[in-house]
Parts: sequence; structure tokens; C-alpha cells
Amino acid sequence: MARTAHASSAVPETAGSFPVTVDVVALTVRAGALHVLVVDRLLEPFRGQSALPGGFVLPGETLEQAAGRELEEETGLTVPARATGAGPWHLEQLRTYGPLGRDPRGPVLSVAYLLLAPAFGLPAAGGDAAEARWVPVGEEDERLAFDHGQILADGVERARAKIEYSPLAAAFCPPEFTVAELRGVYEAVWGTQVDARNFHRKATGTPGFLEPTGRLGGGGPGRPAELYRLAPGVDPTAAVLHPPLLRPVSPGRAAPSA
Amino acid sequence: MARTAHASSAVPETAGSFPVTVDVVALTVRAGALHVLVVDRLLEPFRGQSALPGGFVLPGETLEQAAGRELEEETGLTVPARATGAGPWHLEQLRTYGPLGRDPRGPVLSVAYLLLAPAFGLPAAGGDAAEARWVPVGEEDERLAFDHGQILADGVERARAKIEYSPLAAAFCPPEFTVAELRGVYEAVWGTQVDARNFHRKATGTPGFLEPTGRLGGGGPGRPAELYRLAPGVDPTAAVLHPPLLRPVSPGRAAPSA
DNA sequence: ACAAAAGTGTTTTGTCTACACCCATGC
DNA sequence: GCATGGGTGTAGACAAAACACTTTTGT
Repeated sequence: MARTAHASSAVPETAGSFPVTVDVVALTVRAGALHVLVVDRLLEPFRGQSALPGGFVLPGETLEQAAGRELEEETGLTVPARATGAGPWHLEQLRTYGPLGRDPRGPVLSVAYLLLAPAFGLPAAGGDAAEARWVPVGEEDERLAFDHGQILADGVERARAKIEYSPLAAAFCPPEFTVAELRGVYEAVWGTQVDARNFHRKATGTPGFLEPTGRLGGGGPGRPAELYRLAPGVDPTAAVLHPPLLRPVSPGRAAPSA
Repeated sequence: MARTAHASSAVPETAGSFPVTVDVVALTVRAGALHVLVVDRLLEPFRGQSALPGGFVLPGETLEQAAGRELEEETGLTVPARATGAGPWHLEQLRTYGPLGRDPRGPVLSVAYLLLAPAFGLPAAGGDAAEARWVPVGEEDERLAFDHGQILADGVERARAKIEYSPLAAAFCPPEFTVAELRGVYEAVWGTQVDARNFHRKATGTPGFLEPTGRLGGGGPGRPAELYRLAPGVDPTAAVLHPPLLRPVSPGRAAPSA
């Protein structure tokens, strides 16, 4: 460990030192449903079980670097460097779990990250590494290793809440997309139906959200839709949609009555 | 470190091991203004500078336990055990910072916590420990040690956003309080004026928020106000105010225009 | 009596929802 | 032409801001 010789400026001996892992809740929308990326573990503990991609932080790297590296090693996914800023991808810290009672090997701290990504095929799925695959959220009942079930639940709830107030739903879309595609993201993440007409008005009418490209997209039946991109100069992490796009009230979200 | 003899089930040797600290953003409302608790550092690094209370996590304790222990050691403050559940106090995890470039002693991870507490005097301020004191948020420009300025900013923003949707503003109040006291909390945390009449109707009309005690409080001039307490059986961490109490729109909060 | 603060009623204004309707394309 | 989905207009329900007004205390 990097400890200086200065007695007055060293980490005290009584301080604990902990192995730290990063685990990534990688979400995407495929075929109208929210999916999460899981891997099959090749090593103990929890060998053979599914888990979120992740692993130990190495000396000299940041947490974000560790998250990107583990994701690439275990799933072949390369996270764009700017995923933490503007652009279709989005990587943000979720929260930290541990260190007690979550790893049979001993006290381990885990810093969880949330990745929102457009749909795409997995490179080299089923290669020599552990198989990585997208599973629909809600069908991962095959128990996840460690406390990854809890981490996944926290990540999904964060994503659901966040797209109400931020332009982050666009992180699930390709760089250019139609309003219908964006609406599909909301419906998939929230698991609800959204009125297409009102959504169109609200999404296009929100300042600082969408910018028309002028081009048309969509080859299916019906009138072709206009293509939009995220408004330029907007940091999806910090920007606030005003007014927000609120998910329909469900009984579970109301405050409990006394 | 707790590593088993099982070669197949041990933390890999290449994994880094990091000292971990907890730092606490303790906020309260005094005299109509939001205050944060800071201590003066007696040891290097940053000796003599102000810092958020906090310190190293010891082996065998949880992060929450470490946060409570450090707070008590450095400020004499005893955090009620149930601060993470119902009750006037509230302690929640904020986020994790590091490990690189934030501590001159080397890579150190810091898990920050947010504590919302009612106003009270500090026991033994200026005793043999480092002096702990409340400073108004915005006047702590005396630069804080480490990255504590950033942590404080994140904590304040979290508090501001959270009281919109949760009953957590009550964490700043004594167990029984008047609607005016509660309104004072909102005004202090948001730094805005709130219409007393509309606030009263909204706060008392929100199901699952306030419960009248029947008693009266307030000895000042004017009609005495009814005393309320948080509605029983409500977990302030999880409960959602519906509809939310929205802070007045300020130009800075709107989405940036293209 | 007066000031001050609590609490209620009412008006105005805006926003959300639901749905009727037109537009543009594939077949 | 007709089905399908994109996009606009509009009326009613609903909630929020603004503020007049009554109530209840201290001085």
C-alpha cells in the first residue's frame, strides 16, 4: 500500500483495509422489455450461479475504470469513455454495499454502478469467458450470487425514477431515434402503457430535451416518424426535465395511509 | 484479513486492498438557515483546516456503525440507533468517493453519509477533542479538507431534492412540531420563500405525512399553532409524498435551453 | 384595541388526460 | 381504398398559485 514514511501523515495502523469490488447493473431495452446483463460465474464462490458483471478494483485505477474494465473482460462490452457525460451511454454510481455479511470470503466492499445502454448484440457470447447474456428484468429469479438481487432491484428503481426527471431515457436509444422509440423505452422501464399522443406533445415540447434532425425514420407501416437526437449541450446527468414526465400513479407508489 | 485457506474461494492476490473512511454530512436548521457540522482537524493531513466529521472504518464494523462512531468521537453527537428508520433523525448513504487523488496519504476510499438532525446544542464543544461547530451552508468557504467541499455540495443537493418527495423534512424537527416550523425547514433548506397558507393546506392534506396531536404549541404572538407529529407507521426513507411539495421553479433548475 | 401569526375559502390560472381528428405512408 | 402508425386540436377534470378573510392569541 502507498504509505509515506511520515508518521504524522500515514494511515493509522488500526484502520481496516478492505478488498473492493465494482458490480455493474447494465440495463437495456430489447423487444419492448427491460433487460439486465448477467454472467455465469466460473469460479467460487457461487460457481455456476448467475451474477452481475464485476470484480475487484486493482491498485491504481479509479472505480469507473474498474467498472469499464470488468465489463469488457466479462462481457466483451466496451463502454465509451464519455459514458459518464453526454451521449447515448450512461454510467453512474449506484451505491456501496458491505463490507459485512455479503461475501463468504470475508469482508468485501462493493461499489455498484448503473449502466444504461442502447440495445445491441453481445460480442462473443458463449466464448471462452463466462457466458454473458441479457435476461428480462423479473425473470432473473434464478437467484443471483452475493447480494446482487438487491443491487439489481436498487438499480432498476433508480432507472425508473431517473427517467422521470432527466433526459436519461435517451441513453437506451441509438444516437438518432423516433419519439415512438423513446416512448417504448418509458413503457419498458416503467412497465406501463403511455398515451402516444400526449407523450409526443410532452417530449417534443420539453425545452432542452429533443432536437429534430429533419430526417425521417421507421420503415414499417404508417406515416414515417421524424428522427430526433438529444438536444446538444445537455448533460443528461445533470439536466432536469421541467415539467417531468411522470409515470402513471400506481397504488404502490402512493404514501401509505395512516 | 479474513481469508480462508480454500484456494478456490479466496480473494485473488492481485486485488487491491484499500483503507476506507466514512465522512458524514450532518445538516440541521438553526435560526432559519441550513447549517453543516464541521470539525477542526488536529492531525495531518490538512491539520488545522475544517473538515466533515469522519474517519477510518475499523475491521468488523459496518459502514453505518463507523459513521455513528466517528460522529460520536469527534462531535459528542450520539446518533440514535433507529436513525435509519422512522424517527426524527435520518441517516442515509450519499455516495462513494475515491480512491485516487483525494488523500495525500495514498488511495483511500470514502463512503459519505448524509445525516439530517433537529437543531440542538453541541455537547462539550471545544473540549479535548477537535472543536466541532455548526456553520451555515454557504459560509464554509474556508476551504474544507480533502474533497469535502464536493461531498458537502452533493449532500445539500440530495437533501434539497429529497424533502420534495419524502417526509424527511420532519427529520429536522423535534418529535412534535408546528406546520410553521416545518415550513421553516423547507424555506431554510431550499433557500426560498413558501406561501404559508398554501403550504399549510398541502402539508396537512397529504395523506401519510402529518398526524395532529391535539395539543397546541408556540408561545409567540399570534394564534397558537397545532402540534403535529410524523404519521405513525411511515418509513421516512421509503415513503413517497404524493403529490410532492415542489420547490418554486428557479431559472437554474430548468433544463438548459439549446 | 392592535399586531401578529394560524388557519380557511375562493378565484384564477395553468397543466394533465382522454379522445376526436387529420396526415402520410405501405399494401 | 384501407390499415397502420405519426402528429395536432380541444374539452373537461384536476391541481396549484395568489390572496381576501376569519380566528386566536400576546401586548
